[in-house]
Amino acid sequence: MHALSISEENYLKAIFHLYTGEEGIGTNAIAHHLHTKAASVTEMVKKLAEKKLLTYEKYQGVIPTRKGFTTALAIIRKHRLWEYFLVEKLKLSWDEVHDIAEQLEHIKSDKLIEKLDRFLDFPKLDPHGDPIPDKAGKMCVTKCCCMSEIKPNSNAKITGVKNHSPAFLKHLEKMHLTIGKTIKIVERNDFDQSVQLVLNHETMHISKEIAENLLVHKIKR
Amino acid sequence: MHALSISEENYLKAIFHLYTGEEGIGTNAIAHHLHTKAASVTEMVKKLAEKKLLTYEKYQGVIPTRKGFTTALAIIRKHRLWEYFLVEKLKLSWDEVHDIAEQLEHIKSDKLIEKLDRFLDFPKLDPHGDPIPDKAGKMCVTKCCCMSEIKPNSNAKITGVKNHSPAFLKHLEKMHLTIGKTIKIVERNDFDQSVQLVLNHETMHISKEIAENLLVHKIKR
DNA sequence: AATATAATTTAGTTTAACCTAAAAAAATAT
DNA sequence: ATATTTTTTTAGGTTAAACTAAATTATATT
Ligand SMILES: [Mn+2]
Ligand SMILES: [Mn+2]
Ligand SMILES: [Mn+2]
Ligand SMILES: [Mn+2]
Repeated sequence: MHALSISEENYLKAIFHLYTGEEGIGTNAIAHHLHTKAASVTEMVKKLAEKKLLTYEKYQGVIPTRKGFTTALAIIRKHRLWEYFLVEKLKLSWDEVHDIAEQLEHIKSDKLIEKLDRFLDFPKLDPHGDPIPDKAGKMCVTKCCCMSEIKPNSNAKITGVKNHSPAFLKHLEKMHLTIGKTIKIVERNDFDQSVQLVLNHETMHISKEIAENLLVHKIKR
Repeated sequence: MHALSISEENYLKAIFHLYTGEEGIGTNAIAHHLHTKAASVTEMVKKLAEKKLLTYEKYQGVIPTRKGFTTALAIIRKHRLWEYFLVEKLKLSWDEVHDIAEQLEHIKSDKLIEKLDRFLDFPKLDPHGDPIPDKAGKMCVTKCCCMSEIKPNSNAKITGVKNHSPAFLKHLEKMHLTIGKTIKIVERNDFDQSVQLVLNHETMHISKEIAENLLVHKIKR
């Protein structure tokens, strides 16, 4: 019944993001994600297991319970709503909001989030194209495939990013490769996996690294 | 150079609020304000003295330095800007925003606060009539005397509250005794110190307790 | 001035969240 | 199947921020 600490919330979020649905998540994976050590994870994971937020058996890794899932989703909901607020209302850029949202996501007040959601008019996607869970934890699934997997000579719309680092986001901004933009993939260069595309009627080349971290949605025409 | 912890910030804020400009503030006073114990205060105060945020000499109490002052003002600025946001934008009521602002005031990002201030159009007063310090720590001084000190047969405007408890604020709301309202003090009852006044052309009586916690500004006519 | 009371500090614990180093178990390679 | 490497856990230690109880200093009362 006791409210979760910021650390507990961060562990839950990490576990949620790392869980693929298959086997349990190892303490090393969690430690790496949180920039902490495996020994610390073992301790915390025992505590979270007692609170029924996950199941844990020695050496078997960790699996979030339903309660753990919904708790993590509530935190992610807060994170993404705040990011949306920071970009759409306060006019911060999409590369500087994540760190602030990492703090804001731990503010405790159901009413606050309800009111914020309404104030923002119930947004469905955050500034990086990630879906915002609603009050019940439901979210739309729009994000699609990597741009590097798209066949040449097809059109696509940019829907999200895989890498959320400020450096990457700033770079995309400079190249005008932002969420919602429509592009045409012309061809992929076999030598370095770079991609030639057309954006705003102008031809450009982007590196393999960028193509692999851009999510797009194929469109007809 | 290291950023302050939430605890350190709360101690600084308490010290700022308790400091009258005369003698040093005792550890008991601080402990009472923060719902902690004097022994804990002694410890923390030594740490804050090392960081040059206050001066401390054994048994002599504590006095904030200039650095301590400006740091406290920056936190208060954040608190009040957030309260203004919560009431004016999110439409929370003035009795439910303080606890949320207690959390939000510790979010670290200069840019965030700058942008929030601009988004809110640089408000000068928070929902309780308290002045919001600007970026440089400057704030207007409008709050005036206690309503219980006003002479009968004079007009006044409600400018603030001394008691910030939700119970008191809710009660004021119900009585329509909110910031900005103009009233006429008719007379003070010697028996129980209650005050008779006219609000919106209607006569009403308010208890000594209310009068003592309402701040007003005398006006002509 | 001596004594009682109150305020403050010191000493020693507790808890959460981290750490390192060593031990144990599991996975992988020979 | 055995040996090596990797992963995970355990044991023991650190730090920040709280606590209680006891000792000390300051203030108030007689
Ligand atoms: Mn983010
Ligand atoms: Mn995001
Ligand atoms: Mn407040
Ligand atoms: Mn206020």
